[in-house]
Formats: sequence, C-alpha cells, structure tokens
Amino acid sequence: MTTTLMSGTPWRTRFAPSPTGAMHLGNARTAILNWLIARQSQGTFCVRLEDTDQERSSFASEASILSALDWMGLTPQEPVRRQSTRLERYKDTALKLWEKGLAYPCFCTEADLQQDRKTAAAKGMPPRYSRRCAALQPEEVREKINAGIPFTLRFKVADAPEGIHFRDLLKGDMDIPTQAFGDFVILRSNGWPSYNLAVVVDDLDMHINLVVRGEDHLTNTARQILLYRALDATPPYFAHHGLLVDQEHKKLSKRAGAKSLPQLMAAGIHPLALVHYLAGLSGAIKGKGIVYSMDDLVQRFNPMRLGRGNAVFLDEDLENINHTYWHKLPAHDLLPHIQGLESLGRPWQDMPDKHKENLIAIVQQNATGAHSFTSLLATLLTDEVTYSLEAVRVLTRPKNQKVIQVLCQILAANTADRNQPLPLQEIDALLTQTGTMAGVKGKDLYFPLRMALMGSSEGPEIKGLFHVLPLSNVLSRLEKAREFAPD
RNA sequence: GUCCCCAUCGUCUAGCUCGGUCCAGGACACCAGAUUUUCAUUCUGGGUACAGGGGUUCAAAUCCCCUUGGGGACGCCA
Repeated sequence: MTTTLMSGTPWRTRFAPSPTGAMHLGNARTAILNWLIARQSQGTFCVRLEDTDQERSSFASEASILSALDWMGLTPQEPVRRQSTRLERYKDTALKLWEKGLAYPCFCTEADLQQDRKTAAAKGMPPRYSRRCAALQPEEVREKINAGIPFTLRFKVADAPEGIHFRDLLKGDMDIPTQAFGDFVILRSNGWPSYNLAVVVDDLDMHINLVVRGEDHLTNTARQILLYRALDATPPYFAHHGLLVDQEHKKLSKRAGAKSLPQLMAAGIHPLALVHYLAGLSGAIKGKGIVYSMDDLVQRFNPMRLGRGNAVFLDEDLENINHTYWHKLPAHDLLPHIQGLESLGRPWQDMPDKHKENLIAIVQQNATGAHSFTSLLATLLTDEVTYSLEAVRVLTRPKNQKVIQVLCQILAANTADRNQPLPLQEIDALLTQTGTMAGVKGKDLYFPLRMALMGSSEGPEIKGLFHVLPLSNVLSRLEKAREFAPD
C-alpha cells in the first residue's frame, strides 16, 4: 500500500526554527501543520532550535518563538532540543564522511567564493561552487592543513547519480537534478555544522519519520537525501507545502506589512482564530464554523486536502475570523486572552471568575479583539456613564424621558434585592410593561434605554444589561439620565 | 542566467488519478431581503471563477504541447 499522510503511520514530526528573530506567519503555519499531522496520526510533535548561526541566534528569539508556540497551543511532546549542544556529534559525522572520501576540505576564502559567484553571474552561469579544492592533491591538502590554513568540509555532490528522486507526500513524485546545486559545505571552518548536515544528523537521531516544511526547502531536501545515502541511512518521508504570499502574490515580508506573532498577539488576535485561519489556508479544515479547542481542530483536519500551491494571507480575513471567535467562544475560553484587564482596578480584580465570565458573555458580541473588552466592561463596572453627543440628543427629548421615567417608577416599586441584578424571567415582563405604559415599542422603547444605560448607541443587549447590573446600579444610571430632561 | 514548483469565484478550495453526471459545488467575505418589539446575532436569496493559445477526442476544468503569470532554490544563513 502506498504511504500517505493518512495511511495510519504515527508521524513523528518536528518544527525546527532558527532563533534569529520573532516568529513569522510562515513559520507559524509550518509549526501548525507539523503539530496537526502528528496529533492526527497519534504521533509525536517535537521542537528543535537550530541555533548554529552564532551571530544571528539570540536567547530573546528563542524565548519569543517558544512563547508563541505555547500561545498557539502547539506544545512539544518532548523536551525542546538545541543544536548548539551537539556540536561534537555533527563534527564527528562530517569527519566520517571525509574519511569515507565523500567529502573534501576546501580552503577557499570568503573573498574567493564571492569572486567566483560574480564571475559566474557575469557569464550567465548559475552561482555554484567551482570545485576548485576537489582537485587538490593529497600532499597539497596536507601542506595547507599543516600551514594552519582554515578550511571547510564540502560534500561531493558530483559523485551522486543524475537526479534525486523522492515521493513528496503532498506534491507527488519529485525529481531534483543534482546540477541544481554545487558541492555544499557540511562543516564550517569554525567547526560548526552547516544547516544541511545538522538537520540530517538530528532528524536521524530524533527518529523523525516525516519532515513537513515549506517548498523553499525542495533543493535542501535533495541535498539532505544525498547525505542520508552517504550515511547509509533511510531518509524520512517529506511533505513540502506551498508558501504564504500576500495580496499581490508576493512572498510575505515584513516590509510588505506582514505581522510577526508577537505583533498579532498584541493586536488582539485569539490564538484559536489564528491557528484555524492558518491551517484553513491550506484547505485542510473540514466543515464550517469555529473550532472550540485544538482537539476540535484535529478532528476537522484532513491532511490529504492540503493545497499544493502558495496560499494568500489576507489580514482582512484573519480579522473576520478573529471577530467570529471573540463572538462565539465561551467566555471561559476568552478570559485568559483578554488584554488590559488590570486597568479595570479593584472591582474587577476582586470579582470571582464566574462573575467575570458572566460580564464577558454580555459584552462579547460587541467585542472585536482582545483589548476591546476593557472599555466595554468598564461601562458595566462604573456608575459613571459617559454620554455621547448622540445620547445627549436622544435623552433631551421629552418623549424619551418619558420612557425612562416610567421604567424608574416600575423599578422603584420592585421589592427585589437592590444589590443583585434582576432575575432573568422578570426582565421581559418589566420591559413590556414599560413599553405599554409609555405608549412606545420597538426602537422607540429600546433606544432611549440603551442611551440612558450605556450612553452610546452600541453595546450589549438591553436584557443582558439588566441581568448583570445590580438593580441599584441600573437605578442610578436611569436617575442620571433623567438629568437631561428639559426644564 | 540555470533548475524546480504552482495556476478554478475577492479569498481558501471541491472536481483533475479512471475525460461526459460541471452552462463548475462548498466555505469565508460582499450585496439584498427576512426574523429578533434596538445595534449585534440568526436565517434566506444573489452576483462573481476553470490564466491565454494550440492540439487529442463525438466530448476537456480534467490528457498533451506552447505562451503568460506567480513563487522558490542556487551562501562557511537557516
């Protein structure tokens, strides 16, 4: 039987970012796909930090990437690995390849190579390594080494068969000619491994059986397959997904305004919305509506439907799906992600979670993101209503004052505990009664009440307000609104 | 420059493997109506796509070729 992403193999996948900056959307999507495929197949999702570039790697980036993964709910199922702790292992492997005659030392300097590339470009040739040092005689090599000239180890590509064939689990049969690249470096002159070597050694040692990454790695895959062969090892399966592009179908870039994960978090995106959108961009999420948890997402994920081409990322679409999530997720799942709550002060902080969730549930349909809550909640927590110009206009009309006055009378006669909100079942009757007595209905009834209670034309459902505001608070708001009455 | 990948509504895509059931289906977005005694929510309806050109065939979104467009790779970066 042909192996597919869904043929039952528990996939051991990995997400292997280099900690050289904040996590970007493309990275995030790769991470999500790896996580999803592992989870869906009852496999394992691993994370590995590829920090072999000493100049560009930073601890801050590591922390940022790891926290972004955590935020998205993509928890690694094994301890995070770090390549910089395994330098000896890579070096040994490179040396072994040299001994076997599959690699050779290269003494070319940075300047030499740059010159070569320039010359090649001028001739319209691909900028590949000239293989100058492959021609060195053993004595020459020994001399140079004894003279202390620094060298790298290059893998002998030309010795490989014509093309490299592999079956990509997403793209199908793939043939990459070895002419696509020159003899590549596996060990740098400072003793650190190159990307391709480190990846192969680690994927082997970690028993990764499926590599999911962007199609920009297609030629790296060919190089890595060569390394697997040189090490007498079986390569894992590969699945290359398309890249994320912007509206103009250009690669997503910071310059073009693409946001990083920390920026998206700060912008008030709910993690489930982001994960759903990014996973859905490949067409692999079945059904409509939001997902309520990562497990839910796994249920609806079908890796066989992963698209083959590039995917267009639209801020607008993310915004839309984000709104939907803030509207529909239970308040319980919203609370941990709401930002700026501390500015609400004591009354909020002292409140039990259950009560907080009730308030959130009332305002969430008007929320647009993680920090749209504070202002909405603030209007519920205070007695001080801020009236908009529109509110003032509405409240100064006698007809509208009548409505408020009537409601005040009705509430004043109510014997319920003033420190509690009114019971749900009473609210309907109460509003109907107000309407009847004031001789209004529909918008004429609700609009003045909305303005009086919230000071603005937008806000939670009126009935909901009565359900969360203590009766005393409702009364004081109404009293205040009555001050707009014309003399 | 050389090589590789991709090409269906605005977006993500179904269909392409085994050509007819596709004057191309769905979702999101958009527009219009309806419901909810308010905004929101919800419901119903609507418009919009097979990149272009050649073949093959009784028949092509589906197979072949070319063109165009887009993306990627070619580092002592990953």
